[in-house]
This record gives sequence, C-alpha cells and structure tokens, in this order.
Amino acid sequence: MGVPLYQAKAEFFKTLGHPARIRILELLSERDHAVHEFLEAIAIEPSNLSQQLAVLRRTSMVISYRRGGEVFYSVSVPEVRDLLLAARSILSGIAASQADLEPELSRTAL
Amino acid sequence: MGVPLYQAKAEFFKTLGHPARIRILELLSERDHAVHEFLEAIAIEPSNLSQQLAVLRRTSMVISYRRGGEVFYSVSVPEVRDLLLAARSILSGIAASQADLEPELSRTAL
DNA sequence: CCACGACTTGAGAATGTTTTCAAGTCATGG
DNA sequence: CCATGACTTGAAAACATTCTCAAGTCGTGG
Repeated sequence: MGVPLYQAKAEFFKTLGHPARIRILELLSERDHAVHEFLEAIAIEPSNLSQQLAVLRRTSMVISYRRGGEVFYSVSVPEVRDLLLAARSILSGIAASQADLEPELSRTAL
Repeated sequence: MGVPLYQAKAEFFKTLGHPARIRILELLSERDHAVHEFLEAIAIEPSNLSQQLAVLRRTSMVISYRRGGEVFYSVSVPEVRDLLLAARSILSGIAASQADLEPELSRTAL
C-alpha cells in the first residue's frame, strides 16, 4: 500500500512552505527561468537556491533542462499557479479581518 | 510595512504541512468537531493534538468555542476545503505519471 | 585541451518544528 | 465543594529543515 493520502497532502504543502520556493514557483508560473535569473530576482546564495530547486524537483513540481551553458526550470504542475492565487485570496481575507500585510496585496500579480 | 506576501504565503502553506493538521481540517470541512472527536479519529496524544489545534488557531484557520464540558472547533476559512481538494487532484496527477499512493485516491472524499 | 562560468552536491552548524511529559485550568455531576 | 473528564500549557528532548562553505561536474569559447 502507498502513503496515506493525508500524509501525501501534508508533504505536498510542506514543499510549498518556504519563501524561496514560493518565489521560484511564482516566477515560473510566468515563464521558464534559468537558474541565474532566479539569482538575480531572489536574494539567495547559489548553493542554497540549488537545494531549494532540488526540493521542487524531488516532488515533481518542476523539471529542469539544459540549454547551452544554462539550466532552465519549468513548472510541471500548472495547477500550482491556482494554489498560489488561492493562497493570496485567502490571506487577503484573513488580513482584512485582522491587520498587517494588507497593503502588499494590491500591487502584485500572484 | 507588513510581511512580504511571498513569505506570508509560505507560512500559510507551512501550517498546512502536517498530517495531523490536514486530518483536522478534513474533518472540520464536514462539520464542527469537539476535541475528543478528533482524538477518536486521529491517533495522536491529547496534548499533541492540542498543540496542533493551537497552530491552526494562531494562523486563524480555525476558531474554538466551548459548549458545556466540550470544546468545539470550526473552520474560519471555508476556502481551505478547496485547497485540500486541489491538492488531492494535483497529487493524483503526479501519481498517475509515476507510481505509489495511487490506490488511495479513489476511496476518500477529500 | 584547459580555464571559466554556470550550476550542483555533501557535510556540518545553525535553526526550527514536533513530540512528550508533567502540571495546570475549567465546568459539571455527585 | 471537590472529584472527574475534557482540554491546554510550558518546557525539554527528539527530530527535521535550512543555510553555509568547500569541493565538485559539465559544457563551451579561446
């Protein structure tokens, strides 16, 4: 028998539970990116980035391919974009009923 | 200024990233439950359960109320149910292209 | 063919989360 | 009014993730 479903779900959400991985997925939901492009956008050490990308690869959320000297990444689960949008709207609901973090919600795409 | 949005999202997903918390939310998405009902359904120590409930309370995903001797919990963010469903379907997509955990996907509601 | 840029890997230290245990609180039935 | 069942809290131990640093791979331009 496989892993219980609720545990697979927990692991799935856990892989979304890291700021750098969220940023990566946000960027990828627009278009494929090379690793050095993430480095420009994300404020993270190359080796740390590589490990976060490895986490996303292991869970099959992204795939990588090489083109010339660069390595590109691509989302393999397009629905993740919906999840990011859903999180955004849930967060804005929670924020509305409380305080904090709200101003940010109006300016960004995801 | 508030917390950056991508970080708030990561924290949000992190609170979903625990098997007991997933079970709790699954049960709550059907109806309110008393703490002792979770205990019957979840295989977890009372104090551990209480801590996981506290995590969900802190992030405003559930609220609790007391009725007589029992404490009840209720989801305060109904959209979470959609997230659980989305995760289920994404997982089934990933599983279909690989192996493992698949059999479980047909029998359960969330 | 070899030096360089682009990226990954491994290993350990630093942090964070989860679990457990003992000690509470709170409401009710006796 | 106090014993009991239902639940929560705090603190420490156990476990897991993240970060950093040094060393490595892989292609390509010179």
